[in-house]
Amino acid sequence: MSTLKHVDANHLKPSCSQCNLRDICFSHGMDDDELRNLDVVVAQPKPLHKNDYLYRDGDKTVAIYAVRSGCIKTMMESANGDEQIVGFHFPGELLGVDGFVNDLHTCNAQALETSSVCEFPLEQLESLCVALPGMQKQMRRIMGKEVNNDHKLLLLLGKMTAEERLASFLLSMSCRMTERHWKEDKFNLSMPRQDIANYLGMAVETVSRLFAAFQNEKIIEVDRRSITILDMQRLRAIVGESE
Amino acid sequence: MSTLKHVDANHLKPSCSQCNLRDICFSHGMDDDELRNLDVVVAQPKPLHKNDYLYRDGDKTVAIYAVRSGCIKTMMESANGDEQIVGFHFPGELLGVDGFVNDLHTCNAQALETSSVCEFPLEQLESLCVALPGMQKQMRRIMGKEVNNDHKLLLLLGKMTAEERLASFLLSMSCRMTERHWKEDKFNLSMPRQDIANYLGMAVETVSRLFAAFQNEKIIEVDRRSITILDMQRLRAIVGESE
DNA sequence: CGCCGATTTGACTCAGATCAAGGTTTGTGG
DNA sequence: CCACAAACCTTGATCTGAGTCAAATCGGCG
Repeated sequence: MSTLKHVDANHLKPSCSQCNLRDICFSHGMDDDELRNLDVVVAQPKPLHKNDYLYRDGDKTVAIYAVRSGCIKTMMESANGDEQIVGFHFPGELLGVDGFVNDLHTCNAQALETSSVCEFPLEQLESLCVALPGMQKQMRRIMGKEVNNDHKLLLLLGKMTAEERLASFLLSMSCRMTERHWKEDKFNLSMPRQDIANYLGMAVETVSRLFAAFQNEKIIEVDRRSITILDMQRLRAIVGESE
Repeated sequence: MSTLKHVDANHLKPSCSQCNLRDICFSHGMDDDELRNLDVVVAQPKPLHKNDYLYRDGDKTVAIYAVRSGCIKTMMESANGDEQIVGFHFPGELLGVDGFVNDLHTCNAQALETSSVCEFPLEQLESLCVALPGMQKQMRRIMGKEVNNDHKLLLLLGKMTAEERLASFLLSMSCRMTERHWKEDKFNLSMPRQDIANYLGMAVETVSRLFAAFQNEKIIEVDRRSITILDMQRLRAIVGESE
């Protein structure tokens, strides 16, 4: 009898093939054979409490992680001590790709709320890539996604006004809700205003004022962390995705 | 007798093992066996003239490219038409990693001056990754580097003042000159002010004024595209790398 | 209830954008 | 080789989006 049936409830052996996030997570697009192989390597560490770090700048890179529940932010630290949040990671999204240069992480990854992750050990992924033809492409896809996200954020920080940035952020949130089959027009923000501001390269006060302005304009409804999008078209128009 | 000796001068079969950039390029850290294998897959397309595109947003991704000579910029295009330069690529530096999600590029890559590149076809790299154990790590390293660069730029755009940005840019240039065993304190910029401004998220006028200011302060000497760094310490102090 | 951190709001300020104009360099065709 | 146009770069004057500072309010939670 396998020991798997006796493990602690907090450390249930996860299974990608059984996971309801399998279509948007690491396993996206993988066939049954590949899924079975992935099931073998995936592990699930202890859940993280709010503010716990999954890894820190300088830690040895041993795995890629997928968020299973909760939300994890990744941030860069500068020479003079201030931080730039470079990503918020929701269930099904991957992190850990920073730190592939010298096998040392270059970001801090911190839980915004109680969160759990799945762990894909690099060493075992490496073997899988040799054994399974599609696995390499999968790894490329994952890293490519990180690059594309970063590029979008660069465009946002380099070229958009504060109003455009917040609208873009809300649309991105809404889009990710849709992917997860949650309501696209009503969701809770897992991060404080301060983190939104940091991520979008602006001051908290500006975020607050813009939420108020969008609410006045009947574009959204804000109640603390709860957001209801009333006029998706107008949001799209603000970021220039109209016509 | 090999046909290699008879090819057109513009299409010389390149060799990583013979290349003077081998230590900082794709081949960085590879052993002799790996180098020999890389020599087989690397190709060299026609040189690019100034303003030629190596690839465009939407093109099929078929290869990773290494700059051999010249300089290539990559840029993101936004919905409403403006562009953000996300990287300048110098000899030995790689590009093409955008576009690994759906095998379609998401950036434009354009030559700033007459440039040549080496081409590493993805399909052949994939085979190499199965055959050679170290090759996978190499691919990871390359993509990781792109991610790290992007993160640094995010920090710059999100948190730095115009002065800090330009100082940071100059230090980065100097650092890359050193890697290439060129003078660390005297070099030519291959890009116009407009591109520097775009890359750093500011107006051309601000770049121009800051160059003038740095020159007044005897930190650098500027003569059109030629930069001489007079006081490296002060540049470091500006970006906060001193304390 | 009372404290503390998160958020909002208002008033003021400023870094850097924009606008405008002039100078310089490069490339082109005659 | 020169004339002219088109880029490119600089400098000055002005304006403004968003930051900073200050203070009030809200919401949880022990």
